[in-house]
Amino acid sequence: MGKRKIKVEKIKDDRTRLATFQKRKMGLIKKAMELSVLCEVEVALVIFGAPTQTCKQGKLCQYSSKDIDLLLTKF
Amino acid sequence: MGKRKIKVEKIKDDRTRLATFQKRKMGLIKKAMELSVLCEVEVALVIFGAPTQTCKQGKLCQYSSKDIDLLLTKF
DNA sequence: CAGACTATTTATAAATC
DNA sequence: TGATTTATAAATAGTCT
Repeated sequence: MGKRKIKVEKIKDDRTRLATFQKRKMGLIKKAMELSVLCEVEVALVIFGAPTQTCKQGKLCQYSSKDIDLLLTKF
Repeated sequence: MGKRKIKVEKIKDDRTRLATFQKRKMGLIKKAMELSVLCEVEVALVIFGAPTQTCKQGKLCQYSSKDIDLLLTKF
């Protein structure tokens, strides 16, 4: 939904991929929060962030409508 | 982003809430998949579905870019 | 009620600052 | 090179089938 349509495949350019990751991560978290509130459901979202030169694993990002450990313990 | 703007608060009407839940749940999973592929990151999404008269807890819905247990074991 | 439809809002790819 | 803007694609609220 940007100026052009893009294929759903790995973005090769590091800079673009990082920028897209940051934007879409926020968008996804926002959507998760909205779903949780609008429909009164519990949502847990865990993202292992984009690997970089300095950080192979990438940072862990998470959002949860309730305590995530409690939520994930259920299943 | 529908025909009208809505507030981010619990949708009171059961039918509407259920319909919205189904639609947004799919949208959220799609976005999670796209983020995973586009940015080559691992994403785990767990949703405890909308409670109904017949099912208090609601169904568990989940998506993960990799084996979810493996992914969630990491943290 | 589960699927289409479509008018609008929202998210976001590129461009620009 | 990150923050902001803009043009466009995508998601979806209300409606209809």
